[in-house]
Amino acid sequence: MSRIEKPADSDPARNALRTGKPTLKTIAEITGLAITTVSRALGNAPQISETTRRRVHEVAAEIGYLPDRAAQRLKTGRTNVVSVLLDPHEEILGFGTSIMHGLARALQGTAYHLIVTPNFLDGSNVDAVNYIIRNGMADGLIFSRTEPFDPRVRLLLENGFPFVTHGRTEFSIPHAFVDYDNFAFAYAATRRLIVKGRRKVTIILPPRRLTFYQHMLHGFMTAVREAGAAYEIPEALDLDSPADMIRDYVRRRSAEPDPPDGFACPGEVSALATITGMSDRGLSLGGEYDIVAKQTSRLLSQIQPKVETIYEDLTAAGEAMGRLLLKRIGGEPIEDLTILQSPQLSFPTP
Amino acid sequence: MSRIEKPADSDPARNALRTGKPTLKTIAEITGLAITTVSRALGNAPQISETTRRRVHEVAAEIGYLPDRAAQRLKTGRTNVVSVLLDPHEEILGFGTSIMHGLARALQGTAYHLIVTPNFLDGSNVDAVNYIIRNGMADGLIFSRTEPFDPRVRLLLENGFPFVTHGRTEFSIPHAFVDYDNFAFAYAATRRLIVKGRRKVTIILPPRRLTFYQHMLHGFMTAVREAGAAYEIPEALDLDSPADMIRDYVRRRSAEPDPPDGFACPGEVSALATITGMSDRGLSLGGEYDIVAKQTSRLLSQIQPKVETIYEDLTAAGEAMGRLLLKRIGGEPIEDLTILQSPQLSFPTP
DNA sequence: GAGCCAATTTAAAACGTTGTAAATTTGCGG
DNA sequence: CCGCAAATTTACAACGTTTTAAATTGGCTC
Repeated sequence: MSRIEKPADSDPARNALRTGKPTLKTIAEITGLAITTVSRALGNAPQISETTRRRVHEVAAEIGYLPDRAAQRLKTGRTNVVSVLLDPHEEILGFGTSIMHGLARALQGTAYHLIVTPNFLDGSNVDAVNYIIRNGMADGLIFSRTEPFDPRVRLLLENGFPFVTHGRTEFSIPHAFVDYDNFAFAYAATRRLIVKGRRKVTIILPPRRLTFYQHMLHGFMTAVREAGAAYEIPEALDLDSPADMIRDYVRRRSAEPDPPDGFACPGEVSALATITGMSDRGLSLGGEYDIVAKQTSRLLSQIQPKVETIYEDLTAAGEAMGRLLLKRIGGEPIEDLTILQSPQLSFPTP
Repeated sequence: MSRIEKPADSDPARNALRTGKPTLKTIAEITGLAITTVSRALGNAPQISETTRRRVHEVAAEIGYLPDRAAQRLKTGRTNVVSVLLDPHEEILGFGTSIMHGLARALQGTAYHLIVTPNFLDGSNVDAVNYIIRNGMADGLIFSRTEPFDPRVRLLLENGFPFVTHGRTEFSIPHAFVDYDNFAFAYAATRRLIVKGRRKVTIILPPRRLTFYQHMLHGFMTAVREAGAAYEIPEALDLDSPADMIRDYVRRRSAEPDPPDGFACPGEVSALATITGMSDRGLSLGGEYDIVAKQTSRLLSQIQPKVETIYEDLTAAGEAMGRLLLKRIGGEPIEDLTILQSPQLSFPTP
């Protein structure tokens, strides 16, 4: 344990300062230990004596050592990276923001970095997934807007690559997911409109290919049937339609016979577009018609307090997804790696 | 060039398939060349014969070789990564989206990956910059919302780290930037309101600490003074204020004596909030008051076509920033690495 | 103090790539 | 067919880390 025979000359330390990059070697030279030992000590390996463990940690902290991620990655094959696949559609109005907020929180304090892979690259989302798998760009993947037989999910399952989706699928093999109970949302929203005495309700549904289209439709229809209420469902329109298309549709429809006067809007943009379309006809929110909207940011209720909203806490979803993914990467079995969020009545307190 | 003596047994290829990861070694074994040669050939080094160069490329393509980024990074010290620092404030309503779209386009076809470092991590943006520099997490950095003496810029300049900002600073040392001519925007917007015959104009300014606060103020004041128009500037409010605060302010102010009837809104959220605040008082856009807004997405004009808008093409800005950064990383001098975008009258065609 | 086990430390190899320097082949004049 | 330069290919050593297997130390018993 004598650390005097090696003069521990100040070269390494000074050197580390000059090149700005202390490595295990630097610490080894300073402490007079072997590189292996230093590595072990920092990794809190069991066979290292408490004294050296402490000393190594001290020195490491002192010279500001940070492990070289490239080297770790090369050696271990693990990237310590979690990647989020962002779909253009979910980026508007801060979907990405909230989810990523939660993810960042879940990854806080772990060795994992969060990397956003924007989907714009070129082709479909599947290409991006393929690229990430084959290039070993990440240890785990997170994405949303699943389809019942989502090709990304299939690809990941086939390759045994850890992932968590936001949204369910209908594969027989289970996988980790976090989802919002859109059935419950649609049911509650429609119910509220009916209870308010609205004559005829309608809903703007997600694109048909997405899994939650069915959930949403089912919730809406259940509420409608229970109450024996009148309803209609716009065919040429979905949640991804541009705002002007939604606005124009609402405006046009409201001038035709027997228009709906209760709108379930599972998105803030669609709610705003609906308001504008109706007010173009001189119809006023809360007067001639009502809206119950799903709200994922504070924006809508801030601007238009008269819109009734039901919250989806995307930050919580992100945090949950992050935690599930870490477990999944750690090799935990899929069971219990699924979460269904219930709709919330008030804005989540951060 | 005979490639028969080494039986080129199918082991390496099969092996590569099994582990899923062809390396230089795999190609070397298949072609019977040395690893170094393969590396050279793929790098299109001059001293490689055309025949082997071609052959190596063929094989590489065939087995789907992709260089291991971790190894490259470890060896060369270059990460081939460009990082975007996202500030929470710019993420709402797709700022991040548009800029990243442009960035992705600029990086298309290069070896560079785009990585988004969300700022939520914990502390200030400066910490994130520091972390990236010290950890060598990227070869270049992009961020926005600069202050006149932005600490991030100072840090990066001190370390000679390549970066491009969205927004200018007042440092004496020049640096690469892309900025929007906010003076021109504010001037034009105010001018339009005055020309429309508005009695009293106002503007919602950015937070004081940001560089473009001055530009914006200056443009507004220039138009006001030229025309000798009446004006006012809300003190307790800025572009980052929550929408309800802006809405409430507008509503309150419009009930007091001598309220403004021309609003320059350098942001879409502030424009929406203003509309709501005014319509709560029964005042109608284009009638009792007008708005000229800065528009960075298609959302606002889709929902409210009556708002006059002046466009800022953030996608183009992103693309420009990407290109500048690549040049900067390549060691080009700063001169000519600055771009000032002019306001645009119509939505940019993609 | 020899012998032995456990505790602790170490040397050496490897991950996949690139840079340096040296080796091999080729072409060509004599 | 030798010699010699140019053209082409090669071996070897890194980059910083972890892993495997081996070496060293210390503490004990006899």
